[in-house]
Amino acid sequence: MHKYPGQTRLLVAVDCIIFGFDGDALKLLLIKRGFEPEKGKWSLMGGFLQPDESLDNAANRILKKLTGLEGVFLEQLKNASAPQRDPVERTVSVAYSALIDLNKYKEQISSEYHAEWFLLSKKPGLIFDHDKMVEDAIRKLRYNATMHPILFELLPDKFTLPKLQNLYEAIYDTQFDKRNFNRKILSTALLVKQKDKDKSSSKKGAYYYKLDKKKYAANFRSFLHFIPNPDHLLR
Amino acid sequence: MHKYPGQTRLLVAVDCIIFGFDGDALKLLLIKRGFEPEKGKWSLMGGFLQPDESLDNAANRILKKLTGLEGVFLEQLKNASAPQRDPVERTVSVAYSALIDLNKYKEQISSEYHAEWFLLSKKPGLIFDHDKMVEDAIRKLRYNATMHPILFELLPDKFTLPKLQNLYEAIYDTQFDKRNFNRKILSTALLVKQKDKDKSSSKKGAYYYKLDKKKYAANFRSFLHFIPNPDHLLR
DNA sequence: ACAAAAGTGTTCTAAGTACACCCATGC
DNA sequence: GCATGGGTGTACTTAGAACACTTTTGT
Repeated sequence: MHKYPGQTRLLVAVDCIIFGFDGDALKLLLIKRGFEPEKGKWSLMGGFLQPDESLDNAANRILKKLTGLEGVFLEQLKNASAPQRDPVERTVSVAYSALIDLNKYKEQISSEYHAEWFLLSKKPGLIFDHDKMVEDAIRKLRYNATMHPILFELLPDKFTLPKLQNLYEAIYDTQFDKRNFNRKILSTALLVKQKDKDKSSSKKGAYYYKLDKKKYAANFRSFLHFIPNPDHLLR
Repeated sequence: MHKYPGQTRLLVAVDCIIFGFDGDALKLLLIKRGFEPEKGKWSLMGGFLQPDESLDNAANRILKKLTGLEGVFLEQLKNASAPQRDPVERTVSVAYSALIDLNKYKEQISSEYHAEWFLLSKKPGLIFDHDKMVEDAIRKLRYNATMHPILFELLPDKFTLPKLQNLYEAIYDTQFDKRNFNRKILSTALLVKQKDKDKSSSKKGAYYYKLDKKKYAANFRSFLHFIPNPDHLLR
């Protein structure tokens, strides 16, 4: 089995950073670590790479096992590889991030699994270097969302333009002009207006929209520039 | 040492994809693999992650050991992790890419080290999944270069606008209007015009420019859009 | 004198931004 | 009838794209 002589083998872990949106604020899914060290502290959902799987497979397996989720937007981020990052044993961790519509899975996740949603603004301190991994993931999410329509992953099938605007404002921690926002969004021709309205947050009600799934899949990589200078977000 | 019981340890490798530009065409640095299997075949510059180093450290160490290069633009790309990608033993490889001014290091590299430059268009087939890793790296390079002034890493200290345009045209395999190109480039205020000219490729001669190093470092993340729709490049 | 590459300016179009009022409804 | 959030249009500014002629100089 060990055919390259004189080399060190080590553990490869996958840690999943899962963002959820409930219509108002951005949240993060965390679990209480079930084994030593740091047992009982909050942690990202993680696991070790198995002999017969790729990293993508491992990320999907771990996400499913710990949350029941399948088929979500899952992106490989940078690796965490400082030699002492796991005090127990040398482990290189590969970060993945996922985006989900929180309402869709809220009960399922919190009842069947020992995971909890935290407001990003009220996130507890995490084990090892997980805090930094989350920071990086947020930065990457913001960056990606400037150029790609990924944020729709965080909304229900039917949503209103004000809700969508809330989401963008939550992610960028800023305010947009609704006229310009609506015009930009609709100019993508990615949304289909519905006949019915959501009256839960106003008397007048706001029209529901649905994603045009075909166009969404096809145009995923040609979106628009929501944020004038996306670059400051990466540093 | 093995304190997480029941888990598989494996090798973590770093492979470096090194791009060079000689003023005309984009090249790739390869070495002949020195050990079995696939000994004697062309390969990326790689090595295994050592116990006491991070991945970034390993990439820099390997690059220096195999080429003598230090302090170049080195970016972590995605991992290659298919279970059978290395037929000898399970290995996860982390790809890094670097950009260098080929003329600056040409002799050093090819004499002291057993590495060779290949025109990208005439690259031989590589071992394992290295061909795919190179493809991904090119795609990422093109994408990054649409928004960041990274391509200056590929040019000498003094260069002319036509040479810079050649570089962009080589990377995107396309043609630009020189009026628009010059205007765009100069509008960044990142270049400082020199008094002397390069007469090697015309009678009239083209003015040299130098990078304003301070502005380059500061403005690295606010560049311009050279390529109308950068997104098709990622897939 | 001419070939070969360098350099330069204007017009048009598209996208972003700023900005203010009317609409529909539940209370 | 009024308070609340939803919806819409216009003028301005900026950036990109298309496009052709003049300049320099070695031969």
